[in-house]
Amino acid sequence: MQSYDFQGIESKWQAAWRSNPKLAFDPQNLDNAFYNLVMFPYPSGSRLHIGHWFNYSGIDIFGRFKKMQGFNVFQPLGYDSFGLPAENFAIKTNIAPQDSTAKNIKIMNEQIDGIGGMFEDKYRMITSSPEYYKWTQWLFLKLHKAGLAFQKEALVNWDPVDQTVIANEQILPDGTAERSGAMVEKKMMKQWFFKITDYAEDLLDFSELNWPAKTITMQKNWIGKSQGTVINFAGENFEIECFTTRIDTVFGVEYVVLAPEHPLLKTIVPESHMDQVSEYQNQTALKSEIDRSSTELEKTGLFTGAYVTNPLNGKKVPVWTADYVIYTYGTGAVMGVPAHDARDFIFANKYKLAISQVIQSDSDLPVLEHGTLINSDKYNGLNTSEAITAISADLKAMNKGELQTTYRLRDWSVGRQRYWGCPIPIVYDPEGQVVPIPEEHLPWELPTDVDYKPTGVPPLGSSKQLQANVEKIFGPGYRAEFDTLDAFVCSSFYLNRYANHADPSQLATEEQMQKLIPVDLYMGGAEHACMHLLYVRFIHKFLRDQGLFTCNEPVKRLIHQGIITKDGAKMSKSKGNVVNPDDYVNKFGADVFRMYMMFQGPFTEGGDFSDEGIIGVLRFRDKLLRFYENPKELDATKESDYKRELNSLLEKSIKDYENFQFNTVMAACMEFYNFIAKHGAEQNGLESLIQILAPLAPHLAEHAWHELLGKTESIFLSQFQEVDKSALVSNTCVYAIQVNGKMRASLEFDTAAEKESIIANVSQRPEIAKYLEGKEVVKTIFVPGKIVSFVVKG
RNA sequence: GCCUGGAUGGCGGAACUGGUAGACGCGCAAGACUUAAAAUCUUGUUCCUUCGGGAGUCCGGGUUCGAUUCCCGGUCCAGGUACCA
Repeated sequence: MQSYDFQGIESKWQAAWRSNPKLAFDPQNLDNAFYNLVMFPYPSGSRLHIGHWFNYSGIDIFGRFKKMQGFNVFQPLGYDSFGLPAENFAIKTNIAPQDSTAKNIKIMNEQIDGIGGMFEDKYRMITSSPEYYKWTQWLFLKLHKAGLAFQKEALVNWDPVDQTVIANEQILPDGTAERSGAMVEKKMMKQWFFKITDYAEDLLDFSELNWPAKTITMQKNWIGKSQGTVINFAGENFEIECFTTRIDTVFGVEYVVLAPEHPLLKTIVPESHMDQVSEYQNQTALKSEIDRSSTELEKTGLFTGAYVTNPLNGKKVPVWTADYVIYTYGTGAVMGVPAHDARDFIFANKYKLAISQVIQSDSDLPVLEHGTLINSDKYNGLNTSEAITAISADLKAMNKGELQTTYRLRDWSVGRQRYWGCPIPIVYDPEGQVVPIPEEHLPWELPTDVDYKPTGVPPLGSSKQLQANVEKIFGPGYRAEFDTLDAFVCSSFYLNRYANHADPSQLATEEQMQKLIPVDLYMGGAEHACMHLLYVRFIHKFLRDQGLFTCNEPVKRLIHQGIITKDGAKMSKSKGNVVNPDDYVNKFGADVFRMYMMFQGPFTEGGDFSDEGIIGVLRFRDKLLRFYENPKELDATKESDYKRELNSLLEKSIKDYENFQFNTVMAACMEFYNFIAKHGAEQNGLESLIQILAPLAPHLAEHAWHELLGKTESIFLSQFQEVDKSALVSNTCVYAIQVNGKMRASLEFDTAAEKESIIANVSQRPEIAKYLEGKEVVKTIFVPGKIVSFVVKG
């Protein structure tokens, strides 16, 4: 064999593909379109790592497979380029995020080209470009007009040294800020939100999704619908609204607990307790929500000095504050029922609070199960669900509460006190009132004369450009919104923009919205299950309600690629375990590396990276090339075996490609090769094998297709051979013979053989007869084509 | 903590709706070719064994003629946990 010049061959075909219009997406022919979308990357400063490579090879394999099934494949890849890392880099180096991002994109583009993917260069859009973020702002304005973009007070992570809001990611496990080292606090600030909770019910309808079941389960739990009751406990001149799913235990209430952030604490705490409560609030501000909800950590809490009255039995109970109550869930206040709630029980024991049982049971407290009410006046004898109905109805009649559905889902906080994000298209008039920026002024550009370093004011506050622009358009006394948008907003609608990204006049054409959406296949990491993938659905449903779409979901089929770890951990620069794919691509070529990555295991599971075994794929490539250069003729006596092997290769591979089981496609190709290497092949087998391999090893396949099989048109314009089902039928089958569930023999029979004759034959065989001798056969199980199983006694 | 997954030879993994566990590849061993090595090819390779068999898919139970697969309980690992995206 001549040595295979993979570098020359790969770059030759990459160029040929790029200049072949038949291989490109045809925007005029959307009826036959297959929208094959992969989640776009963040252009970080480090090069593509193995995980990216795995991901983009995977989408490309599927796209090429669809291309070979005759679809007009649309496979764009852009950049989600707003975000924290470029800003942190700017703070450190004073290099503008615009510049570092452009540089990173250039490098990543080159690396992506090296994969040999059929990504559409023409559609490589970038979310931080004004042409793109004009539409992010357009979306914001639409949401604002619909009343779904609003401001409210919310807790943020506050770095008291840098005088800035910081991301969760920037906080170290000990609660200090990564950059400044200060102890991070929680602080209330006015923030922009999108009202995703209005769509909670709609988002719980998963009926049109061909998504992994686990993703749907995660979203369902994330939204967390729960039916319960709100109940008002009255104090001297205030009311505390509590949410509970167990209003049947209301006669067991011994105290009421407010989350430490609860605004009522400001007003209800008597002077005598104020200092202690403030101190407790400060303590809590230092804890993370994960720590707070842990059942392992000891519960803490504090009596506030206030009392409220239970509206159902008139009992006066103390008001506490405790950090196991989360402000953002329910009403931020709970009723304490120590006898029937595990956390309340621990809490009451620790603080020596009373415990009264109101659900009948013989077991020890706390009794968490549903049951019959006791010590509950007129509700005694009712069961839990009857009592919930009756008590809720009575509360409603008293105007002290009612049945209510609560969701765990919170509104989407979209405001960021950062520079490197999409500017929020809002200004404030001289009275401080919100004024949306009219659409004709979009894109509302991000200024460049800013101080990236944290100074106590958001970076946009330092821009003279921005202020001048505001005054020019709106007049003196107006001020810009300094917050920018969460990068998740940019990625919540990008799928609609790719096809039309060069057209400034509309988000997408009518035809594109009708025919490209929903996306046929969307691929991305499972880590996006609850946030990005929920935001995309929310925004789609909103745009549908605005009349842009008729379909209910943005994405038909979803696939998660597995995570490629190194030494058991997710690759990250900070862990120093990033594997660079370039070394392998340079050494073995893109095809071998693609095949190797896919052969390693199921695509949807990923795994720990190791290069042990890449040699096997390299050997396979070379063996294959040698065989194609000098093919062996089919041994005539193996004709029917050959047909069976070939057709089972076709059938299995096409099914496995469809299910993203690329590892077994590779195995099937190797198996078929092993067969033909031994017994020879005909032209149809040589062509089919190279076609099946083409999505995995596109350059190699194209090379062999032209140079070794003499074809003149691209292999990606060819189609797979039809499966001949009749060739798959064998005239014998092997039965596993079991006695009492243990395998004792495997015997071959004619496919047409009758059950009775097989059983009779089997029981005569010496290797089976010795186990049946002197025993009574109680039962014989016969599974056609598979199993004969004897159950014996004695 | 909570939500969601995962665990199969020395290693990566395969196994249709409960039906012969270990396909395919790596590694390893032996052999062929070679002065030798590399490359290539052939054969073998879950473990134990008194060679009859026995054990075996994270651990402990259960359902079944039969469980990697279904059910209950646990261990460990991973992802997410709302301002990384």
